[in-house]
Amino acid sequence: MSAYKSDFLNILAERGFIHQVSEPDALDALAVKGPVTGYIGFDCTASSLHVGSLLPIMMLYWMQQSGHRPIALMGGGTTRVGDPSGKDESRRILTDEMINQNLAGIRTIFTKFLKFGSGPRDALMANNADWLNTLNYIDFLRDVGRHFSVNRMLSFDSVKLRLDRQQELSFLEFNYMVLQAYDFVELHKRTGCVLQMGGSDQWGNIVNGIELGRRMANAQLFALTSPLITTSSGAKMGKTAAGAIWLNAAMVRPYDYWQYWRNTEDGDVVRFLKLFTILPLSEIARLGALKGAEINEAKKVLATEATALVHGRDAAHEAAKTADTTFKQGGMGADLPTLQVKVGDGILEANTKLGFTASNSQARQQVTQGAVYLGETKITDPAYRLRAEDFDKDGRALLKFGNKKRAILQLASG
RNA sequence: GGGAGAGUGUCCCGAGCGGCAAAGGGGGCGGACUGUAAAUCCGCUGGCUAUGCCUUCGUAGGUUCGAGUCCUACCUCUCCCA
Repeated sequence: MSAYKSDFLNILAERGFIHQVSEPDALDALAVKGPVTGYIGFDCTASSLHVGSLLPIMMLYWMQQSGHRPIALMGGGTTRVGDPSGKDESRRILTDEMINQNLAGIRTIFTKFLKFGSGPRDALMANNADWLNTLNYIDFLRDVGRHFSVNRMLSFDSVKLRLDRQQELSFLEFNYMVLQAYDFVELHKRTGCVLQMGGSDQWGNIVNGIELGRRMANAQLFALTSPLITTSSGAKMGKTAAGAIWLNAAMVRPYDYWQYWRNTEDGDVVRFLKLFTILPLSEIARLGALKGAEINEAKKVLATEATALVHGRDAAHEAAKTADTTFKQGGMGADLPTLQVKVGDGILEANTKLGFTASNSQARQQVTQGAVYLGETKITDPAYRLRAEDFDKDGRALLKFGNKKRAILQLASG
């Protein structure tokens, strides 16, 4: 199975990161010879990255671990244009302030996975706004644009899809692939970067860069894409009803992040352990051999390891502990969300304020259906009001909503 | 520029003779079963101080006791002709 000679490609292959590689043998040989510089571009469309972006981040991580130099490229310039790949509709145009704000939020995430610096194996952070924003249109057309064939561009999936469905593709978006290709060549010039990685939907864009590099700089560049990760039941990663699973602790609390991974489907556990934790493969194989209910142990490991990478080991253990006291012992873990209440407050309002339900009407329906427990007592009366005896000596009560949602009601003192 | 069609429940898709809080899916949430899994079955899926009241069908007007439904204008998208 280990068809490669380099650690870099072997690790990626064994852990399931590789979908397609251009000229794998040549890249492999290069990686054996010495440090390779490679990059992945990240959009600045939101103020944090979410679980969907974790995969490319992990590729950069392994790249550095196997002795190479990763570059995290912030798309400060390309986000102003908007990537049409895989999108049904035009992306709305973001203001420059928003982009810069988003960029700042995204930046911090990388410091948890990569060691930055100026040494030969230290990671670099770049921003394509640095070179794209100052481009001169005519010069750019003459230097770069002449290498692109519109006939060919029209044949790319990202473009064809839009045209076939007769959905508008603006000239602005049409240029995205040209800019991304130019990024690759520019990074090659600046840092000697020879590899661009990304999701499988980026293949066309990356190959464009490779060709542009050959024409403009006579360089041999490489592409490596990762498979699109969906759960066993076909859903895209990182989205729940509550919204995307962000990596920023302020947007998704570590406890919720832990829970996200804890609730992984059986069929995904091994795959996710390989992709989203840095546990050795032997350990993953051991966990993968667990059967039936024992798989829950593997899921806990997955949750804790994945959380530790993003939020640190302490936060991960805290989340694991809270989950244990809450679900195993029916107690109140420290990490649970807490709501200040008074005696006489309605049960519906409590659920809505905690975000368990979107409105009191919805809360009413769910209470009627038996979804809500106060401690061990099922509450089925929508008009129920909190009573003093519902709380323990410390003025706390455990509110359960459904199977998984838990919160602490804290009686206001005084 | 001319002709034809479309826009529906703030997640999506989609039915809707003038009586409509509006069929049916998907998704989501909840219940049962389990292992905080999947599959399956069942319930819910506009809001509220709730046997009632308020707000929803691209936007703004109009006809009508009553409009998602009919008329007018406008916006957006698609198709055909120029």
